[in-house]
Amino acid sequence: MSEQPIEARMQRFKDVCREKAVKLTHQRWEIYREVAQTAEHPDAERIFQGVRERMPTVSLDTVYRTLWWLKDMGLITVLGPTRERTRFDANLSHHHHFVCSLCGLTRDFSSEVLDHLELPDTIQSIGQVQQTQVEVKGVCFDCAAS
Amino acid sequence: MSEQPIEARMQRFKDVCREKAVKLTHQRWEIYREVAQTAEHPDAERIFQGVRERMPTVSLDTVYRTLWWLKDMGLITVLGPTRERTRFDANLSHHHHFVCSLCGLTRDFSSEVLDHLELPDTIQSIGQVQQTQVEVKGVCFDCAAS
DNA sequence: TTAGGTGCAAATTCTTTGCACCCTG
DNA sequence: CAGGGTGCAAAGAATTTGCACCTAA
Repeated sequence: MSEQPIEARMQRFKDVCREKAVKLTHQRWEIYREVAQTAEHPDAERIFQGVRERMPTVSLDTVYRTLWWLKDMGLITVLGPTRERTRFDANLSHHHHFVCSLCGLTRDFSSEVLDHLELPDTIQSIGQVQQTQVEVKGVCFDCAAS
Repeated sequence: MSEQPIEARMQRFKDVCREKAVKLTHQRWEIYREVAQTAEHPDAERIFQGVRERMPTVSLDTVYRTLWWLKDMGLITVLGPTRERTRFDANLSHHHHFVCSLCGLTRDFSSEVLDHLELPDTIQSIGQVQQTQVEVKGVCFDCAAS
């Protein structure tokens, strides 16, 4: 699946609502549209401001509730903090992370190869690279066992 | 630089304080020790609990202040949320991120090669891999220009 | 001695929740 | 019409800040 124009996304949204037999409210429609129309990974506040222009009565808590709902529906993904806190690490060597998607365990690992990945040329048009880090998502053995 | 035993880290801490002529307080010593002695990436609360056992009068806000100070000193690194909010993305395709270390801009990019990286065998001992994502840290052109 | 660090308590910021009313299917 | 969604206001959780006292160098 690749990047889609907004119309295709809106259509897919409609389809998913029908398929799963969930309510398609005005608010959900406008909130999804706000996320679907940008590549900027907006936060809840920015989405709220955007939706508000077309729907002045919308409330911030509905935006939050709807965003988590959209995530549960598999229509959007979430970046950055998700109920997790800032954490600290005294390991200063260049390393990568394995993150358990169930319990959140984060374990360091190192790899010469991953330290020097070749990046696609598209990167050249975004900015100057300083460092690359690989994040592996998976299930740790403790969680797999239980 | 590779992983170090705690004594080496404590020594380095002392050296850095002397070099930079900053005060080495009891609290800083114990808080750094708490981070240096584990590979678990503890959060502020957990560090606070640990330090508290040896120093019952320490306060949580000192823990926070000291952790940020340790980061400024280059003695620790920080994972997860750093004054940033949860963000949302309607792009469901497998993609990677370029993150500007100055302004926080996050841009998606895709790469067949990065989608299927070979991971080191050490991973086998941590858990079952689901997906890998590359995070490129750098400076975006807008920030580089100003 | 003194610049800067610390503890306390209160403030901020982001996000979530309880409840009565409203709307979609 | 019924069950779930919404707006409001208030609660919560994590982190930060102002201020008077204390301490390392």
